[in-house]
Amino acid sequence: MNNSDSKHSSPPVPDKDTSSHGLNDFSHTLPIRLLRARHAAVSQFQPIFRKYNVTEQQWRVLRMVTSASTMTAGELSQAIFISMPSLSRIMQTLEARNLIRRHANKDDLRKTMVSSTSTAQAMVAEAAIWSDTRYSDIAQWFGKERLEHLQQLLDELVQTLDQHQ
Amino acid sequence: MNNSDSKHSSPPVPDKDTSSHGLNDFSHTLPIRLLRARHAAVSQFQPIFRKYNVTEQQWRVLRMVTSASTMTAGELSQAIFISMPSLSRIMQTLEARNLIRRHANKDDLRKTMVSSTSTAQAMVAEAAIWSDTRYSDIAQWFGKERLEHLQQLLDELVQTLDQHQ
DNA sequence: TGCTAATATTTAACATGTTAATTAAGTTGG
DNA sequence: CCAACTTAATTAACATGTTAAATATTAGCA
Repeated sequence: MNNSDSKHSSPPVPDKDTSSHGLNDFSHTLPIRLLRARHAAVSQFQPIFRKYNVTEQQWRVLRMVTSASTMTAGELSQAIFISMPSLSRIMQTLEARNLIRRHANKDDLRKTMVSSTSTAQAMVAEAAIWSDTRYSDIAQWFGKERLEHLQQLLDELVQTLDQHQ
Repeated sequence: MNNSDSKHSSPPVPDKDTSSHGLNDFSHTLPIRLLRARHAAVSQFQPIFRKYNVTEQQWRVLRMVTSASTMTAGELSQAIFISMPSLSRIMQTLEARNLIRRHANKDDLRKTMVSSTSTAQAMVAEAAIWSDTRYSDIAQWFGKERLEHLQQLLDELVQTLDQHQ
């Protein structure tokens, strides 16, 4: 199996992409483009994650919970687009680090209310300045109009794809 | 710290987002939007993954390797945006399932050449029809022009962010 | 009331993402 | 020729993504 094919050695074969609508170049599909873009965007805020020794996902939790003061785990999950199983684990580590608190909802014991501690609030408040500046930078580099347009297109794409699901 | 604020109890506090440039609503940040969009896009191709019992990432590998006939692991990693450590593990499982082959590059023994087996080629060929149709569907639903514009904006965003890194 | 179905969250198992360390092979300059 | 540096790939350790199953609680209804 190792040498059976080694004879017809046509030169390294450049690329046999044959798609007709120009959307399908592999390495340039829509999902990969979105992945690259997200990676580039997130990496802009890497200094915050390093500074506070949190992951991007942990930071999403902290920001959201701090900005909403208190919410159920389910609401949090939907808001920051982290699945309940992942969120469950993340909350464990954040609670162990005293950055969030969890307690049952008295009206419905199935629900868990999540809130941020003062430590987390201080972290988020401090980072918010830096983060806002970064967002402004991005808007300036890329063009505020263009950035808003891009975000609108993204929302509309989600809407379109969800409809046809 | 738990009850010090509980007195000015404005009703459940809707949202205290105070950003000025409208980009920063939490749960609607650029990274989360990109994440949602990617999720929606990828889920359109879920039937393929289920049919062949592969993950999205494994499918990226198979499509890319099949379309390029052979390439180094490093090239593959860059093309489909999967880190070398992840790719290394993915290739192990795909090789165990006889969907890819790996062998050392004679000119540089550090490099690993990756190629797809005829089994994988058959899978990809069969799925390509379905996949192309899906892409066409998306282009039609969303608008071909608009979709191409979106993809261009994504590429430009990456370029802009990389420059200012 | 009591049984069944639906909800909210957690746990389990496995695949991938991420950073750092390791291994092996090539490159360079003395 | 060889020690020091660089590159390509893998391994290790831990966090997250994903699907399915388990748990606990509530809602619906005969």
